[in-house]
Parts: sequence; structure tokens; C-alpha cells
Amino acid sequence: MKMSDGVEWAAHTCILLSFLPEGRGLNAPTIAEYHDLPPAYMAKHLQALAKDGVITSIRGAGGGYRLSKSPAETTLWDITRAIEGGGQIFRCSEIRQNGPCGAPKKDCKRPCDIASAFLRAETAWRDHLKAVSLLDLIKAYQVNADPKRVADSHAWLEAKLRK
Amino acid sequence: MKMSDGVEWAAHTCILLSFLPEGRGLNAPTIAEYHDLPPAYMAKHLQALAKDGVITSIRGAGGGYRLSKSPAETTLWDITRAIEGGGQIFRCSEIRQNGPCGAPKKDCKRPCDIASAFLRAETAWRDHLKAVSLLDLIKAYQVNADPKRVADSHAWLEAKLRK
DNA sequence: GTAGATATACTCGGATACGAGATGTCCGAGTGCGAACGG
DNA sequence: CCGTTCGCACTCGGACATCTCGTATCCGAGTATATCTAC
Repeated sequence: MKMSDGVEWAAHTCILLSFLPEGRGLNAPTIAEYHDLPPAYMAKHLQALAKDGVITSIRGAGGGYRLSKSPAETTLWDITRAIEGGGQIFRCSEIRQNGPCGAPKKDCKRPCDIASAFLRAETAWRDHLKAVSLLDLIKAYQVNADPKRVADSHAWLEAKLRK
Repeated sequence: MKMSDGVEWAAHTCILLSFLPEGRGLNAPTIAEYHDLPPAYMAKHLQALAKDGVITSIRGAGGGYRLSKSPAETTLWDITRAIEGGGQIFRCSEIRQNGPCGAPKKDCKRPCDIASAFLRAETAWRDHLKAVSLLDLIKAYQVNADPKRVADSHAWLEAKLRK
């Protein structure tokens, strides 16, 4: 039970994209270079984010990716769901219906108590992720990161955009 | 990101084992038969539960598995951890240290804000699982399951023990 | 000099290999039970 | 008839295949830009 590394990549990418000037995009190879990640695989995750509406793709020369909504409207859950899919972590296979003492299907309209417990836990997990907006992450980054490094990042980004 | 089916199997198994008379054990093939599951694979999961101290193995003729603690002392988290391992779902690979603007290692003693957020969510998830004891599950089973089916199960179990 | 058409280079997008971890199975190690034997 | 010994059948335990899903990559589809030409 491991979450894809792509989720971490996507979250950092969203923070990076928030630094872009209005209307500009950043292309996949550049994003990958910024984090020193495999460009092709990074591209795949960006596609997933675009498909779910977290970011918007701009095709053609000078194109790239940009955030599709304001940082306050995007949550960590949105990013996670885009990469991992919205399915359940725990999936009940209804083994209570199996075996010599299995329950008939008609008695299994409600999820069993075990599934319910996992569902509740999972809901709590998702709610925590929904409570964290991209804006929160950006603010925390501004506060916690070394100011020099923040300036370096902006300078690097500007140089890339000039090209 | 999918949880192993073994967790569901293990949880149902623990409920079944709670029906055993004091001191008796139930062997792996019988447990598998009760839920109509692959005996060998079921055995593997039972070993994992035994290794983590959730259940105790009794070797030799007439042996099997029994709960090692009272149902009130065993939680859904204990069962989950035994099967899935206690590792994190989200694992930070510290990509903030990568690339042209990467942070030096000495500035990364605290987890980054993204990792922190996931960690908090995961803690909430685990806390929910820790709050559900096996006793809770047993009680809920007694209330929600068809009484006839409960009786059937006990009868089936007793017949197996007689053999 | 300016407007339009065209070619081009750059971008994303989905189809395609590869590998690790989960799934599933088997045979050997260890132990209690029961039969057999002797007293 | 009872106690002891020995063999055996039954049990768990870890080592061994198989398969799905996550990882990684590449080439084709589509678009904005820049150039070139004609007016």
C-alpha cells in the first residue's frame, strides 16, 4: 500500500506553477528539470493533472502548463485524486457472502461493519487533504523556505521564460 | 494505491476466531474454507498476523490459530499493520533537495509542508482505525447479521472442532 | 511597409515496454497424539 | 491393566513461481510563431 511518487511531484509542481506570471505556461521538460526528475514520466503525471482539471495545457510553441484555478480553490485532495484516482484504498470484496455460512446477497445491501470502519477512516483522511489548499502550501513555503532559495527559484524561472 | 485484500480476510478471521472456546485453535485450511479463500494464501496472512502478535499459533496435531489478546485489546489498526506493515502511505522523497534550486540537506531537518500535510492526514486515518476494537466489530456483527446465520456459523465451527 | 499564406519548430497526448511488489503455491521443519509394547 | 516409548500424522513456517499495477519511455497529433512572398 504505497502512494505513487507522482503525487509528491505534482504537489511541488503546482507550487512552482503558482509563481508563473498571468497567462504564461511552463513546459514539461522545464518542470522536470527544476526538480531533476525523468521528463517523460513527469509529462505523464502532468497529463493526469490536466485531465482532472487541476492544471490547463497550452499546446504549440511557447505553450506549457498553468494552474487552471486560483490556488485557494485547489486542494491537496484534488492533486492526489488526479494522480491516484478517486477509488477507495480499502475495497470490500464481500467475503461475508462466501463459504458454507455465507450471507445471501439480499442481506448485504449495507456495507459490512469492517468496510464501514475503513470507510470512515478513509473519509477522515480525505477530509484532511481537502482542508489543505494549494494557497496554504504556498504560504507555508514562503515562510519556511530559505529566502535566498526562493529568490533563486524566481530568478531561474524568469530566465527560462525569457528564452 | 490499493490495500491488500488480506486485510479484509484477516479482520473477518479475527471475528471467527473470537467464537472459539478458550484454549482451542483453528487451523488455516478450515479458516480458508469458512470464507472460501485460497488456503495457501490465507495461511500466509495468518503467519503475518502471528508474527505481529495479533494471533498465536499452536503447532502439531490439533493445533491451529487463536487470538492472543482479548478482543477489546486488539484494534483494526493492529490487524492492518500486521498485513500491510507499519510504513507510511505517502513517502517523501525530498525532491526539494533536487535540481538547480535544490535546498541543501542541512536545511531539510524538518519534513516539508507537503509531507507534513500528508502525515497529518495519515495520522487521522490511523487514529480512526485504532479507535475500532475487535470487540466493537464482534458486537456489531452480533447486532447486524441475521441470527440464523450466526447460529449456523457456530454450529459449523463446533462440528469442525469435534472432528 | 504591410497583410496573408505557408512552412516549421515546438508543444501536448496517448500507445507502448519494463520492473517491482502483491498475489498465489509448494515443500520442509517442528510438535502433539495415539498406537504398540513391555512390565 | 497401566506406564513408557516410539512412530506418525498433522500443523505451521519460510522459500519459490506468477501476475497485476506502477514506473518509464517514445513517437505521432495539433498549434502558435516566424518567415517569406506578394501587393
